[in-house]
Amino acid sequence: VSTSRPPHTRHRARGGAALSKAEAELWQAWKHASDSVISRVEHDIAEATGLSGADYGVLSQLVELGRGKLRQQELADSLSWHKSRLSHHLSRMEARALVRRTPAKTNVVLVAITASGKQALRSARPGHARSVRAHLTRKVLPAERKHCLALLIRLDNE
Amino acid sequence: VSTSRPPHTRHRARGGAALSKAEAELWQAWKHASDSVISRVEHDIAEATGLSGADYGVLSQLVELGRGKLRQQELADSLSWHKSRLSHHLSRMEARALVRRTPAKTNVVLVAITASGKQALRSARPGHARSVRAHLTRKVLPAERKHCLALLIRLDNE
DNA sequence: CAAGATTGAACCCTCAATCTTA
DNA sequence: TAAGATTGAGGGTTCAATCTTG
Repeated sequence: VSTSRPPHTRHRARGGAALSKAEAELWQAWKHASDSVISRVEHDIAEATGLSGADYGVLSQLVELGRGKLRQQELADSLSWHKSRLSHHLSRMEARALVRRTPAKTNVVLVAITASGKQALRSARPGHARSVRAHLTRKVLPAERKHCLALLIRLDNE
Repeated sequence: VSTSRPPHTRHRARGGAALSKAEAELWQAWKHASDSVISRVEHDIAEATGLSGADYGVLSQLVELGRGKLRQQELADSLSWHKSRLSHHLSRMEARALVRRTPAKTNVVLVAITASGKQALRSARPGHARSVRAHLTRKVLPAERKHCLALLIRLDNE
C-alpha cells in the first residue's frame, strides 16, 4: 500500500538507509522522554505559581548568573534562545512586572528582575526543586548519574 | 555559572530544598540536550522537505502503525498528543493535502495519508534517518545504548 | 557596515468550552 | 452522560525585515 517496507536494513547503514529497529527505538524513546520530563516540570511550576518554564528560566538566570541584572544578549546566550524569542518574552514578562528593561550605554539593554519577580521566583523555587527531583534526578540512579551527564553534554555539543 | 547558595535556606531541607549542584547540573544538561537534539532534527527535515517534525511524525505513524489510515484518537495516543493538538494540526495538514479525514461509523474519524503525503514522507525519510543518526544514535556509544534506552523509558514512565 | 534589539506575520500548542451522537 | 472531535482565545516560537547607533 505504501512505500516499500525496508526489508533488510540491518547490516549496512549507508547514507539514507532507513533507521534500524534499534535506532528507531532509541529515537522514539528520546522524543517521548525529552518531551515528557520537561513538560511535567513545566506543568508543575505553572500550576503552583503561574510561571511558565520559560519565565522561571529567565528569572533564575537573572539572579544566578547576574546578580539580578543581565545584558539582554548575555541572557539570551545563557538560555540558548534566539534574540527575538527573548525580546518577545521579555515584553510579556515586563507587562506582568516580573522584569524591567533599561537601555544602557550603547546598543545594550539591561534586564533586571523586579521585586515581584524576586517574590515569584522565591515562591516557585521549592516546587521547582521538588518537581525536578520527582521527574528527573530521582530517576537517574546514583551509579549512572555521571555517565548520564556525560552523554547529555555530548548530545548537546556540536 | 556562579553558584552562591544562600546557606540559611539549607536547614529547612524538607521537600523543597534547593537543588544541589549536581542536581542542577543534570537538569540544565537535560534541558539543553533534549532541546537541541530534537530541534536539530526538526530543522534538518524542515530545511530539506518543508515538513515539520510534527508532520513527519503524523505521516509515519499513519503508515507504520496503521497501513496508511488510523482512527484519530489512536493516532493522538501514539504520538502522546492532546486531541485538540491533533485536530488543529490535521486541519493544517489537510489544507496542504497531506492527509484526509473521513468520518466513520460512530463518533470516529479516520485519518488517511494522501498520495502527496506518501510522496512527501518518502522523500523525507532518507534525510530524517541521516539526521537522527547524526544528532542522536551515532553519539550514543554501542556500549551504552541499552542502558540509555532503559533510562529514557524510565524517565518517560509514571 | 555590524551588533543589539524590536516588530509583525505565520505558525504551533494548551486550555476550556462546545458540538455531536450514542 | 460520556466519548470523540472541533473551535477560539491566548501564549509561545520562528523567520525575515527593520530600526538604531557606533
